[in-house]
Amino acid sequence: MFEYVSIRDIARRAGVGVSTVSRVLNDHPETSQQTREKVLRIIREVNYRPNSRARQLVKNTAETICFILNNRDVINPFHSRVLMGVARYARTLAKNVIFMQFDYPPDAPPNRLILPPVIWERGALDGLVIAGTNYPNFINAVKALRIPFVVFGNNLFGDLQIRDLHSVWFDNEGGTRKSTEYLIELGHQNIWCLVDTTKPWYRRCYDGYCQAMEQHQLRLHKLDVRIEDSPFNAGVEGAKQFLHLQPQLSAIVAGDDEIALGVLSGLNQNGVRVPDDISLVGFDDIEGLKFVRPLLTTVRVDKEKIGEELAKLLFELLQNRDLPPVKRTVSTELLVRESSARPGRGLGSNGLSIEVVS
Amino acid sequence: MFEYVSIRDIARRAGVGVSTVSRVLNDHPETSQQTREKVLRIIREVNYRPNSRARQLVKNTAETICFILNNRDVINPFHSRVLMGVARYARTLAKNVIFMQFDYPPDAPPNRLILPPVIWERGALDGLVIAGTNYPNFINAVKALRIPFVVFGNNLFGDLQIRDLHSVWFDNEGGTRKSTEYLIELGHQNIWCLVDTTKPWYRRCYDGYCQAMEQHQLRLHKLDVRIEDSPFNAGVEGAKQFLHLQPQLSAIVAGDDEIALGVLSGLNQNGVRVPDDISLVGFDDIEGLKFVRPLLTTVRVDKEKIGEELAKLLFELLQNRDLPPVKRTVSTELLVRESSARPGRGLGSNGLSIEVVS
DNA sequence: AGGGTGGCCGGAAACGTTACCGTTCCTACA
DNA sequence: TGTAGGAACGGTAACGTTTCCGGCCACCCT
Repeated sequence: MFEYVSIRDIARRAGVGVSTVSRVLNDHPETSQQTREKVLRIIREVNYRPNSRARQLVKNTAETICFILNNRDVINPFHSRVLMGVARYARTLAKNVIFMQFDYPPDAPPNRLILPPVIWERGALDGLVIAGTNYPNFINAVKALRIPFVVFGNNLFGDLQIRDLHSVWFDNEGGTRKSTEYLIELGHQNIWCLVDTTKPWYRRCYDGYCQAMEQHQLRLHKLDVRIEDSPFNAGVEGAKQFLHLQPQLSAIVAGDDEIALGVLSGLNQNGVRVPDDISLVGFDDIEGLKFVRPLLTTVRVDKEKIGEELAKLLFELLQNRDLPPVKRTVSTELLVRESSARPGRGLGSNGLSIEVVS
Repeated sequence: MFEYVSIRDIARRAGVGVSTVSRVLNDHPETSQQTREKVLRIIREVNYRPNSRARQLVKNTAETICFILNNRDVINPFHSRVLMGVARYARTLAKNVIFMQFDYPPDAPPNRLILPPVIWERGALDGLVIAGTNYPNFINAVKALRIPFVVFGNNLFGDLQIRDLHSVWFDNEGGTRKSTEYLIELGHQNIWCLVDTTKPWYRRCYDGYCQAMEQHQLRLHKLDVRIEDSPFNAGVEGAKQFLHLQPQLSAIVAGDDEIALGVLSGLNQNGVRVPDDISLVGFDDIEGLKFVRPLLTTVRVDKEKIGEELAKLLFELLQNRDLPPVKRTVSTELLVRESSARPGRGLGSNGLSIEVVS
């Protein structure tokens, strides 16, 4: 068996008291250089490793936060990058990050929600980063436990009082405004927005689109679809509808990259070329973009930065529990690539016979 | 301030001893129904939440494992799925998973490697899942700490004694053998393998390819490139070389999907059509495949299953520290999609003027 | 009626640390 | 020379549990 060596063993072997060893370990100044070196030597000799559990118990801290990814069955590239940002920032502070995936029904009352033990019990956690898709009941349940937490705001449903939360967002609205404005500057006028306005995040995209369009006194065009599991397929379907109904449109603003890639695929299948015939912009700058041509013009979201900001805000909150609620927004950046150009021939204006393939 | 209620408070309020409360909490049978109910009532009333740190201290267990992702600056979709599998399995056992990203130099001696505190200290962890790209020094350093661990084998460098490790692999070799055999059955003869044999995992792909080819007495063709950061670009470059040098080849086996997509892109740029002119197969079945046409024929690796097996093996090891080292392999599955077909015209046999575009 | 048995329960040690408090001893200054 | 003060350090309580051990009581058997 592996002999367990504790601080008491060190003290005995060094001929000092346990408190002296503790002082050496924690770099307290009240130790003489001599005993300090003696203790350190013994520690190295016997390969002593302090027990963090015991320290945490007496110091009443876990040195650990939890990144909880709610209601996502696959960790998509977006959230895995956010996690990465959280983990990286936490590591600079020598804190640990517990990763946990969790599903809950949106309609269960907060007091009936069975939270994971690591959250519900005391002491395992100092704080919580709430990511994934979320509803008020979970947030309120966590709030009731009085665990410091921050939430990733963009995928939040329901009417929470954001002003009562510590949250980090990326600028969905501003980003889409920028990309729409860019299309307008290119000379496009008949610009359509493909979104699902039942989802708050797409809704914010649409708002950004509207702002840009209205500022230039252009007519709003919205194709509002229901996106359940596959944004890509929704994009393909959307493309078909555009082909049927809107032969005169010249640019499309998609709610996110995956929708945009679906649109691209749907257009290609029907012989419409991007950006020659139609311009297309997405949102997010997901990893998979690099595999498809033309390279999609999109709005970059710095996912690791979001994670970093989430972690930073949480640790600030842990330092000062009375930190007033704050909503922080990570800005976005327009990435002009190959899927956008000056207005082309548009749909159907080139004698193209439009047929929808299944 | 939030009043902290401990097991002693419960005992006092219920008029029983602390050990009785503990027994109730841990479902020990030696309690009468009556006191049991009384204690539970009080617990609910005062909203008592047990302190897991204290329990862990006395029970000498952390109920926590760590998933450490080494030497990867972005958590790629592959590993994030593996993490997902680990987390999911751990949750069924009510264990926590600490996620950590870590970089280390491959050439530092094990005893000089500075491990993250959570690993180096005692008590924070019960065991370790080692993922990412790894070298012997790290494995040996962990071994020296006598922490139970399992390693994800495929991205392992160096000459470790695998027979001394608990490891989980996916079947690189068998998968590529299957995909190559499939191409042979389609009627292909001039099949090239695009890999980087300095990487063990690609090397295993190549071995699988060789097995299939040799079994059918076909000549081996290898394009061996150095892949540093972008497999996709390596694929694009590879495609160019094929165009220059090998006009007669009719099918390509790529070391992984990202290389394959690069090849696809490179071929497309030069007017070569897949699968009409050339058949192409990849490996991994990465997420991004769904965005490109033709849909890539590939070998599916169940990444969550790998995570699940890693976690399962680790918990078996925690149950029984004397579990003899075992290497477990997760099988793979050929996914026939659109990028493969009966031999076509091949490169250059159709009067196509081959020019390499930059 | 006396002793054995088993159910139920309370007290206290233990887990490995940190932090507080008190003691010793040495130095510096009046 | 006496004393104040500070440096260095040891003992011990505390953190909140679990577990062991022993005690009490009711019941049953002989």
